[in-house]
Amino acid sequence: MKTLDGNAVRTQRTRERVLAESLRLFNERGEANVTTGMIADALGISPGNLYYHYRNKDEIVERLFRQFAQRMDLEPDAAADAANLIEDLWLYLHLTFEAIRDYRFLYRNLDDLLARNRKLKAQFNRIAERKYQGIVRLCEAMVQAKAMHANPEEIRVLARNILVVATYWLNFDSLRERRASAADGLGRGAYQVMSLVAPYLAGEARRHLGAVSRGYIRQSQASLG
Amino acid sequence: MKTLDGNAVRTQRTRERVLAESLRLFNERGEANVTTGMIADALGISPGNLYYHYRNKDEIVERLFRQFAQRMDLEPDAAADAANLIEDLWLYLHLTFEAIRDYRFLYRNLDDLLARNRKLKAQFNRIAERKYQGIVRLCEAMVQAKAMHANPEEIRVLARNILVVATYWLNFDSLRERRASAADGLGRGAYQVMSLVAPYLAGEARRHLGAVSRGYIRQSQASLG
DNA sequence: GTCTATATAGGGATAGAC
DNA sequence: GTCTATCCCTATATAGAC
Repeated sequence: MKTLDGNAVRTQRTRERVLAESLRLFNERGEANVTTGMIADALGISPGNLYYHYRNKDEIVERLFRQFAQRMDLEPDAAADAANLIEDLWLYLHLTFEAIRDYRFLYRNLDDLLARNRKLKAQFNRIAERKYQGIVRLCEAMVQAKAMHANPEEIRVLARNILVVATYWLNFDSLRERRASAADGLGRGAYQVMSLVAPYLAGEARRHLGAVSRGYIRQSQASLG
Repeated sequence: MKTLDGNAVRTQRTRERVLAESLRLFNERGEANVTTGMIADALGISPGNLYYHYRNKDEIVERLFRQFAQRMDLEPDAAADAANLIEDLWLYLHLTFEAIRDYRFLYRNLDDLLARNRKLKAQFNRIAERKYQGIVRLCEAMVQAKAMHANPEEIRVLARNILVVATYWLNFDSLRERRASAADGLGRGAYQVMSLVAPYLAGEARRHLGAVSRGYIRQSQASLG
């Protein structure tokens, strides 16, 4: 859009900078602890200017939530053979984890956030439901490929547990203040989740999973009390 | 203490009533959304009176946290035989769940709460660590009793997952707004957690667990998407 | 688009009478 | 112990000039 004038271009950039900086601060200190003034300060703009671009703080949160929802909106492939299925699951969980980490402020006050805003709540539940279905489908495909042994009820319960651990792992991890860890909550989270699946895998698939996740986790320390 | 005069007795009762009512309101609407004024109103006392009994709002939170910590401070027995071990685990998890439910407001904003107060954070981590150790010990006892097949690393990972699911299940459950469920998040939570253990149990122990948890869950609907 | 100045409101907490 | 009245601070949001 080279035809836009200078002001319009600046507007565009300021709008985006506000969003990016808000995300950074929200993640760092928690949404409730970040004032509009702090956001403006961090950007070197005035509070009034911020309110020119966004009606209110909630609108900023909603925009960020939309970005997050798009990041989360991905379907797992369902490969046909066992080996690829495991890597599909691994990749799927990994991408999900990254999205959660990048917008982790949403997860710190989920209840309050969703209680304040019915639209967000509905949308969040839609995302969770899709994740749940995606995991169930992957598991069913694995059963079909003889890579997994599990009956339908076991799959449902397993998928629910995967969802819970994936949703809250980073929260849980950040509570425990160990110096070394902060960096790679992601890798250990994926490891935790995969270990939920492991016991249901057939011998060969199980070994394959072990190889994938051990390779992944090796970079970081695997110790945790 | 029948020798106390009327005022002192009233004081005692008001102090406790403030605590009980705060807990109720915090659980219902979230700590951040409950003002000292609302607490006073609900009790039919003045705001000033409330501050006679408690220096500030944080002191109320800290007292409630102490109560919670005491509820959580229980050790699992380690029975010698397989059947009793499973019931021990079940009972242990059940009591833990109840404590979490009764003080669930603590879990809604855990990060913020613990970030604001280093003492609480340290104490919370101590509780979590004890829970973790308790679970590990129970699992080791089960392995010894031939009721469980798991190596030490598997036990550690399993215990971590149990802790995560137990900690966050009620949060997770309350996000999804289904009419029927609200009542028995507890039963379904225990069911979810036990299903983490199930795949590691030997055939007979596994059937025993199935019986225990199915019997427990039967009262409520087991359906959940 | 951006600024400065300010209105507004709410909630935590205190002073002092009873 | 309890009340009323009020202070003070912070944060959201707006008004109006540039």
